[in-house]
Amino acid sequence: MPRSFLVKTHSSHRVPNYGQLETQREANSSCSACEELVGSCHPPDEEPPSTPSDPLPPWDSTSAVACISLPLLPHHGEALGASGPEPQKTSWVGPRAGQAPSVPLKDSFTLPPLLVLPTRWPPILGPDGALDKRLRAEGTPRAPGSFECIHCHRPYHTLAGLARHQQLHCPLPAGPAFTCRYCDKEYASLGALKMHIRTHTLPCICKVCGKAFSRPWLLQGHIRTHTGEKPYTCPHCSRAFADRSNLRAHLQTHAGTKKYRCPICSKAFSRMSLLARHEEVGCCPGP
DNA sequence: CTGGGGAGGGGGCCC
DNA sequence: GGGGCCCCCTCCCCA
Repeated sequence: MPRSFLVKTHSSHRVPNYGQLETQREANSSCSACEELVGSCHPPDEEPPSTPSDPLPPWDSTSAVACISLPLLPHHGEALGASGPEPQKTSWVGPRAGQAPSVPLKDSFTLPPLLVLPTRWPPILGPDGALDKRLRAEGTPRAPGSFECIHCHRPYHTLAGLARHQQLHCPLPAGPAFTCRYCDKEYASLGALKMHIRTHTLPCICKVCGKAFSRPWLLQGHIRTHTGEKPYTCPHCSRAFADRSNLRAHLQTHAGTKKYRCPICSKAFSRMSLLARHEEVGCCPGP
């Protein structure tokens, strides 16, 4: 399932304004966990309370920090728009502004969103033939058969894992939506919202250049740009990369196959972004 | 205009 | 519930 389909939004998400967030970070205190890195990481003190039932969150609009809203919907599934009104609240996350629509071309769409798999799953190969760890991680049990999805019969090792999975079938069956005050995105769980809020508060700060990041591991990756560390090496040409995703993209250059093809001129591209740019420059002029 | 690297965003899963 | 790690994806830049 495309990650974009896991969250609703009222508008295209934009990159947070680092400048506007600077003042918030200054008010935060340091986090010892991230202090061990080059930068500092502050737990977002504006995060919501641990329980939605807390009457007064420790933040408010006057402190210019995030907040959640709890719509009083007895059956929130209606608010999801699966069968109910509020179509303006159910628009899927689309391409960013200025970006050619490319949803049907995304890698994610080449994968069946919800596979019905046997209890003992065979290796799942992605479009490039590599083991698709995303699908495996989503449902592969260590002790198959302990818990099974009533919808697709996927086995799950833990009840928690099954519960999370079943939200894909019945999102927000009776619970409230958690809405980010910054961008109005809605999330099914408080934890997901907390994670999202970090993308606004950017609590992890590089001590070298002052740049802020939402998560410590993003900061770690950034620190490699200062240290020059490149732990990921291409097995074909021994070229090293600081980021695993970039190595993966590089491996496509060795694959010799171009997965993305222009529907008009049939020209193939190794990356979706190249195809999108190809469309933007006029091969496939839109209406 | 294309190919590719660098850097980063963001959500999911496991522990 | 949080941290770590995974993944896909995007933008920017340069050759």
